[in-house]
Amino acid sequence: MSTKQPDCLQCAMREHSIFAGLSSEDICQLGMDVHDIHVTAGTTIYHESDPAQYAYTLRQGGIKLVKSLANGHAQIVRLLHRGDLFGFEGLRSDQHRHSAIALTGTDLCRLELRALDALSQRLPAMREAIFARWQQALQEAEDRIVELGAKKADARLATFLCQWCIAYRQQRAAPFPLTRRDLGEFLGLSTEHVSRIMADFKRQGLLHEHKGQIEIPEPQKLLRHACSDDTSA
Amino acid sequence: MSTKQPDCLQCAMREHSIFAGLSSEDICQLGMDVHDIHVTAGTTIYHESDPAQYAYTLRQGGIKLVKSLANGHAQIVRLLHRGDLFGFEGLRSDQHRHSAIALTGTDLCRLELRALDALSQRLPAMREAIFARWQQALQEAEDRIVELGAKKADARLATFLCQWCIAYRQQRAAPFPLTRRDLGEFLGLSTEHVSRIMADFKRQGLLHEHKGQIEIPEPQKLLRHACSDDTSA
DNA sequence: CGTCCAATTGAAACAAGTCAATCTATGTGG
DNA sequence: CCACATAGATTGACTTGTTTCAATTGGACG
Repeated sequence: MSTKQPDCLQCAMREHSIFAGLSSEDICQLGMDVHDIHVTAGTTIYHESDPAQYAYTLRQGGIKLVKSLANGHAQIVRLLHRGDLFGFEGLRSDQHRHSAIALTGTDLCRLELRALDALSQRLPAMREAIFARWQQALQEAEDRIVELGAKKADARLATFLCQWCIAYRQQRAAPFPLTRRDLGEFLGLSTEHVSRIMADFKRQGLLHEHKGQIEIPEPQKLLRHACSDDTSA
Repeated sequence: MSTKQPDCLQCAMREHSIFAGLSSEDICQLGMDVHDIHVTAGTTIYHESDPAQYAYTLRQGGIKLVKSLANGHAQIVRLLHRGDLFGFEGLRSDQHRHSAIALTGTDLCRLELRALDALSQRLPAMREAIFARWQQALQEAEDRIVELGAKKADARLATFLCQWCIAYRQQRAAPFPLTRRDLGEFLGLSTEHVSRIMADFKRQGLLHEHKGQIEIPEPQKLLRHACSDDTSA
């Protein structure tokens, strides 16, 4: 893990972060220790039930938030993309509620929770920004509940892959650092089952995969294939 | 649906609500139209994708928040207990994100979202209270993701029943207005499967049920029974 | 007493998980 | 450059978990 002092004013992320809308003076007077951090794939940034000291903004790379069960199963609670804020459950609780693990080499911006809390009291724009992310996380979590509770494996996988690609829609092929096991832990499936369904999709030309990238030629087709509960009477 | 003007100062819920910590003067100057509402079992309080106008505090009774899928399945996203605030996703979005349906006869306190938003700007205590509920909802949602993604039917049901009873721990037997179908829609299972597992639990004396009440003599035993993935080598 | 709806049960079909073997690609050290 | 070790992906055969469909039971209520 490497660390350095950043120049927040020049940050490319700035207008997509919780600091969006703050003036340059505000930024200069943050009075918070901010660190740029780089970690390699597989690094655990913090552990479930670690005392929470920092929140992070993901500047580049991929992160999974994981909860582990007594029975040996792990569940990925959330997957993070460029620009996402995480670890902020520490604003309300003393401990982190999941482990954060890098899927790829990753650039992070580390923020002190205590300072973040104080700032959000002082700067309404920041408070709103944090609130908005909290709310977005809830919405996504509720959508996941529906996916996990009401859909079958192939439909879950299809909608997930389509959403993933939408998040990278500017590119023809989306970077895809997830292993079959990651997919399984995210979707509540065994790695073998994920592998079989992926292989099916590929055989049917609904999906292509090379060297850590995927491409879905016709998302609608993939969704139709997997989600139709064929009540086509 | 019946409605009346309440006396908020006398409200038994007050110190458990988002108005906790406000002075009597604050309460008198809320400047918000508050209505006490009573609805009967089965009433839909609002529909998914209805324009959001109100949030509600549940004073008495039970509510389910439901999302419906194209394939005909419904998923209960959250179950609400006495004191819970709901409908507040309308603070951030124009529409409700789920339908709210009464499980029993229910007393509600209806709050105007616009006014609530304005008040939370003015009164830090209230802002914090709303924030806290949002955060609690996220935590619960993430726990549900783990349940749905990583556990089998009997374990899901067992942990749910135990948590339900803990919420009513003062009483020997907890009120239980959920049908087998409700349980299925909450846990992502068919009603028949729920019925079978419940019957099993009852046959083994892990669970008793009479007239809309349930009792779990030894919660640990029930959990042990259902959650042990018997890696007991 | 008959009606209605929820709960239960059984049998069969289907979905998903497990275990074990093989097949890759990739990287390592000789 | 090759032989080998490693980790992920794939596949097959089998087992277990869950749903579906259909029939039956049971209770609440007019």
